[in-house]
Amino acid sequence: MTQPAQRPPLPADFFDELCPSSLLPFRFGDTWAPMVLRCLEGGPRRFSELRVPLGRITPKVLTHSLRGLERRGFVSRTVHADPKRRVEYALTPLGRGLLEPLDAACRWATEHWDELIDAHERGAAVTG
Amino acid sequence: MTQPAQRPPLPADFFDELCPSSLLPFRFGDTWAPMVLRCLEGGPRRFSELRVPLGRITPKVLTHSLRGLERRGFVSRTVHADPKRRVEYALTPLGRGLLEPLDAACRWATEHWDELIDAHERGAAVTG
DNA sequence: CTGTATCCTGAGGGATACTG
DNA sequence: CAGTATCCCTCAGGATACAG
Repeated sequence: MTQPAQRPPLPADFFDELCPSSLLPFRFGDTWAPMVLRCLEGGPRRFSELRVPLGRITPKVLTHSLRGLERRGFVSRTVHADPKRRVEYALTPLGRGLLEPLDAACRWATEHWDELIDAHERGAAVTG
Repeated sequence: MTQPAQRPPLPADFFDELCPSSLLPFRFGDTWAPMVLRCLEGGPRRFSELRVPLGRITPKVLTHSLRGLERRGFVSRTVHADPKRRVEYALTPLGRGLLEPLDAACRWATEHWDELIDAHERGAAVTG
């Protein structure tokens, strides 16, 4: 149970295929929270495992995001008695439940992606 | 068609019965955007009509929120040839569509309200 | 490996006052 | 009526460096 995870690591381009949530008209928690939640969808992950798919995130910001998710009860933090100071983050049942409306919102955005982009570009043109 | 709206005005406590979205773990647009969208759900509204249910909002912030929603294509702004400089804001089809995932998210939050509050208070207690 | 500690910047948002 | 114009303040978030 306290063995290191044997799940495949998350690739550095994990989010290239997903809806770029930074462009969406809504946010779940802070900027990185939705992506962190998605990274944890497949099971617990370590701090350093999360940094890979998130690319540009700095440790301070990742810590901040994780603390926020922990404080709200969406993510649990477990320190294992391990020579390597292994810490694992996992979705709580509440956090897993949050993925449902998040997915619904992302699905909607994907379906209306062209309209969203069109409006955004026309709006930007008008605004300057 | 260009007659003043005869819909009942929105009450000042319009949001007292609704899920206080400022406490939710997600946001659609800026802080006030979800509430603005809900205010427009029943039909077009004027600038001053929107200020009532939104209570503490200042005109600058409301303008900012409306401009953002307009730029993204969720809300339309119509200036009527009227002695009173009447301006009406209305949901676009895209904006009305956005209400669907927003409602789904709010429904989820309502269903898990106790857990959300519990976690929030326990988290606040731990953090200090 | 898992974070803290500083420093910095911009944007969001509130208060107040003023305008066509 | 429908906004602007200013001022101000906080906080998210990035860069960099350092620590247990």
